[in-house]
Amino acid sequence: MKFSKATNYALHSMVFLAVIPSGKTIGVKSLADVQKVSPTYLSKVLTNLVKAGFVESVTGVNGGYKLIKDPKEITFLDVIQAIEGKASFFQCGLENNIHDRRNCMIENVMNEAEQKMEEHLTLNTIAGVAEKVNADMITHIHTAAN
Amino acid sequence: MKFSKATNYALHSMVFLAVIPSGKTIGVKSLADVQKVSPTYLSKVLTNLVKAGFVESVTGVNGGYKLIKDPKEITFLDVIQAIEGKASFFQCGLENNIHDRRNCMIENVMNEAEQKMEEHLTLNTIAGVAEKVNADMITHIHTAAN
DNA sequence: CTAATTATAGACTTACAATATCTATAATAT
DNA sequence: ATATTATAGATATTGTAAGTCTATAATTAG
Ligand code: SF4
Ligand code: SF4
Repeated sequence: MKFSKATNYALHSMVFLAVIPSGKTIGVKSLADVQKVSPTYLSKVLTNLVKAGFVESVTGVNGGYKLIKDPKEITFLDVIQAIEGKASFFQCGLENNIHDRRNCMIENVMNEAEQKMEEHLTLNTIAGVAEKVNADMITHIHTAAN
Repeated sequence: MKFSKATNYALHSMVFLAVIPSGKTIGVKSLADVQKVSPTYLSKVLTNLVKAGFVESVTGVNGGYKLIKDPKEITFLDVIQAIEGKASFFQCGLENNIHDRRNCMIENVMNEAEQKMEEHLTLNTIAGVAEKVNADMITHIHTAAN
């Protein structure tokens, strides 16, 4: 089971946004270049992050995206759910009443497993990885001139 | 993120196989009926469980499938991986050398999260859920006459 | 031995969501 | 006024999951 490419792009974009000087913007072109993805597609991904309230977009010359929420407060799970939604691992698909569905053991095990995963993704923030990121990663991203 | 329907079918089939009297077989038709899925498709799913060494198939009249491994020894993760493979949550997709890839923090967090999930799926076995399954579930499945 | 039953395998189709592109529009700075 | 930037909607492409169809092989009952 894999997370989508969109989620991958979103996580990387958030890290890039977190490592640049606070307040500066990065254009989608720059973010797209470094991740080898088309700007229009990445733009759609980033729009989800805007809607989630993590970043803000600025149109016009020297515009782009910038963080508007403290990256210490943005967890991996937050970013993942902003892109993938909240559908859970497992859902009983049988509408017929084979049996009493209360306390389905299969569903319980799966949901608990999902919870373990989510716990860990909640303990790790964008700020947490941003501060450990290798310096040469930063040199590849360009903030707006301004 | 969701597990596939095939995984859902596989888990249910394993539970059904675990709750019937040991040694008896269940035909794919019966397993398919109760899960509202086509027999030919379910057959493909079950073949993966055969290849994984959990069940055995018996052709001919009164044939079908039966467990050949102690369900106490078959974990949820075993079944899931038999169907979905072992691709992990996250993989760095950038071949260019943006930066030093050793100790990628993003990948680390994701893999740790996956590990937490897998730990829990390893602690739970088919036997574990089979013994807690509601009795009326069993009445819906039919073993070979024999 | 024959016929019915059952699983297997391969080729094929269908359905659907992820990924991506294109274009028109709106907002902003210079 | 013009260049620059993001947004949104329509559309196209790709890839994988899901499902079907058919021929074949194995087994058992009679
Ligand atoms: S065992 Fe759980 S998932 Fe399966 S049909 Fe029952 S309630 Fe639904
Ligand atoms: S941050 Fe990690 S996943 Fe991203 S390009 Fe670097 S090594 Fe790959």
